[in-house]
Amino acid sequence: MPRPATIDEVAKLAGVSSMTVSRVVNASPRVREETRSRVLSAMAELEYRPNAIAQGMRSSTTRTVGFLLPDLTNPLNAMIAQSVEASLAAAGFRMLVASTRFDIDKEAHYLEQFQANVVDGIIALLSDETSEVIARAIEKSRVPVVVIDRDLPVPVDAVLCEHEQVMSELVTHLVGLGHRRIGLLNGPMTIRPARRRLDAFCSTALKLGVDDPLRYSRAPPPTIEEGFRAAMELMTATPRPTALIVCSNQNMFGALRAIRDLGLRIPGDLSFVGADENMSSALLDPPLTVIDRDIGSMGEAAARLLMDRLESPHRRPGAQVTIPSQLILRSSCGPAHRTD
Amino acid sequence: MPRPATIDEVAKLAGVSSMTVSRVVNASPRVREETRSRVLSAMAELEYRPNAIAQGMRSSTTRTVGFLLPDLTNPLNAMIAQSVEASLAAAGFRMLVASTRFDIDKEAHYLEQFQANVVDGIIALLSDETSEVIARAIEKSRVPVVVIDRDLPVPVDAVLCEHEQVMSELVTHLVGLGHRRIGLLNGPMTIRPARRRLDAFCSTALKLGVDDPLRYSRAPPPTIEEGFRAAMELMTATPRPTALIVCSNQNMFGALRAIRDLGLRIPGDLSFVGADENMSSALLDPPLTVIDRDIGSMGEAAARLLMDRLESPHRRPGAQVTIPSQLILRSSCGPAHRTD
DNA sequence: TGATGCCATGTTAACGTCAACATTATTACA
DNA sequence: TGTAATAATGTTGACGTTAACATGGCATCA
Repeated sequence: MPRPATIDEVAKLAGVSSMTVSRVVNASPRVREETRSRVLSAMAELEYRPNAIAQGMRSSTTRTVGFLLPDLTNPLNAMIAQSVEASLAAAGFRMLVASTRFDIDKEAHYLEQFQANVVDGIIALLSDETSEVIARAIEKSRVPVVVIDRDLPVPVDAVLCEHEQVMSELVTHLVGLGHRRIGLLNGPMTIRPARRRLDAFCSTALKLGVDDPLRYSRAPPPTIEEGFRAAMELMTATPRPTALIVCSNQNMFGALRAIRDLGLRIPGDLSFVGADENMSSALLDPPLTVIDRDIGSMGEAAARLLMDRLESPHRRPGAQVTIPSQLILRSSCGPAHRTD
Repeated sequence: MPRPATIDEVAKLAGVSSMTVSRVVNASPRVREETRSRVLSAMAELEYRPNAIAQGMRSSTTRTVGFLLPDLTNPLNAMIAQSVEASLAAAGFRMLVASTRFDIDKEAHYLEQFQANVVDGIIALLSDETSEVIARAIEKSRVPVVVIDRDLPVPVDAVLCEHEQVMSELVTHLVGLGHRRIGLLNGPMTIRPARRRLDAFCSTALKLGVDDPLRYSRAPPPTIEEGFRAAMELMTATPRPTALIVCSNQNMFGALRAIRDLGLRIPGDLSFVGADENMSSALLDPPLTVIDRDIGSMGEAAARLLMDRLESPHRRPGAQVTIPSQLILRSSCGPAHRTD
């Protein structure tokens, strides 16, 4: 592991000044062809690579973006991360990943840490949008921030998902199948998607004459265990729901296990709707009806918003891009039967 | 977005030299208590954060580790990434993620790019261990490299997985159930796990009197589509296998779809073994027997190897840690029936 | 032939921090 | 009270790069 060569060593070997080497490195046209090739061979001989830290020092720039997310093992987050990385790489940026495990302190910590010339911008999947600390941190951020699917009380660029229309469509579909007792495992109410879904769920259900739509609505933390527990609770109620909508992938796996443990059949005893297409939704028996959205374009949109902002640093934050959702109908939903 | 304060501005406000501020920042004991508190309040007032680039410049260090992987959307990779990140964060390091999408050129590119004082070390999930270019790049790397589950022709620290023993156990189990035609969807032979598994698969099968064990062995690329195609091919052969082992998660989803499309029942018509526990293996109908390993400890071990090496830069590379595998028996495997 | 201007290249300094050394203040003790 | 020892703080310079300005050479043209 030899010490890396510096620009001065290259300059010396090529018999020019370091400035000329810098010009060659940065493809400036102000260099004679013959000089350029002499410099290039000196660079090759010494295996010279411009020192990224020193360049960063000069330019106060890192060509790196921080991506904050609660949990990489959630396939949804991983897919967003993947598309963010691809978009950033295409724009010549690197992606720093910080996993916060739903810990607000960690979120604040990373947000803070990233300020210190660590990244040029931040893309965040926040786990709680009601936190004062986080809002303040974003407001005071020295680098542009883009949040994904969150409403914050401060102006910030955001990629939003369409939740109301698809939920409304779904409720209409289920009511059309005869369901009147519809369970909902929503995400925590501290984040936007859950609130939006609940709004649409309630108002559509009420409009369609469903009685007390909140009766079977729960908002467990997004884990398999909590999904299991909440589904158990709902499905052992009397009378029990004839349909169940689960909005987080992790909750979904727990809920499915609970349903299996209770010996309930889908869609015979229960119509089931999952969230976000993933490899297993089409493979489970029966294939699941799901609420889906184009995850890839969420990451792309976030990266694009951030890049735009880096190019026009004086633009005020607050731009929004909305990603559509859609309902994918499969055989896990059927007509409601009497179960009480 | 105010320009961040520098150490000199803090020094001026506190009425001390920048060196004293630096001492306070770095918790040196050589500072009078009263001075320290004056400096601390100046820091607070100016919201001073030490500039990470400048610190990096001084120390030739970034406190960042690059993690190279083919694809974040593969849950296995995501889980490794998650545990790598957690271990690195605990040690005060950040994680830069580079997704290579199985493109050797990209792998080489990132490996190269990372040399330029971008990271202090690299952890890599390589997609092809036979590449000369990659081996050369790792050999010449200016920063320590740790590879996960790969054999390279150059000395490099590695976290290895145990593949032979568990495969041998599995084949023994299946033969014990009466299976003689056992299909194997292996990973590409350009990486170690696939070769190790194949070795154990063949030698154990032969030892147990299985005829021509390679007959139903395939090595498709790790995608859902290729898993589908390969499983289709195997399961429409005459006579067809009575058991199928699938070693990649992605292949597994494709294979399951093929099996469903062919109307085959598990375990009635076919005994099925999946790879790497994930949320759905226990939920599919029937729950799947799988080859499993402790993914979390793989990431931890990789981070630990790298940290060790950063602390003892003169240690020669080549350390190895092996992570055990185990067979989780569920109901997707049963006695063999005649199917021809 | 001398002035003008352009092109290729060089010199200097600065980005922010901190190690190494230098200086000054304080304390301990004869 | 003076001197040595020690603690507290300051000064300088360097890490590698490049913007801004400076220089020198050569061609063009009146």
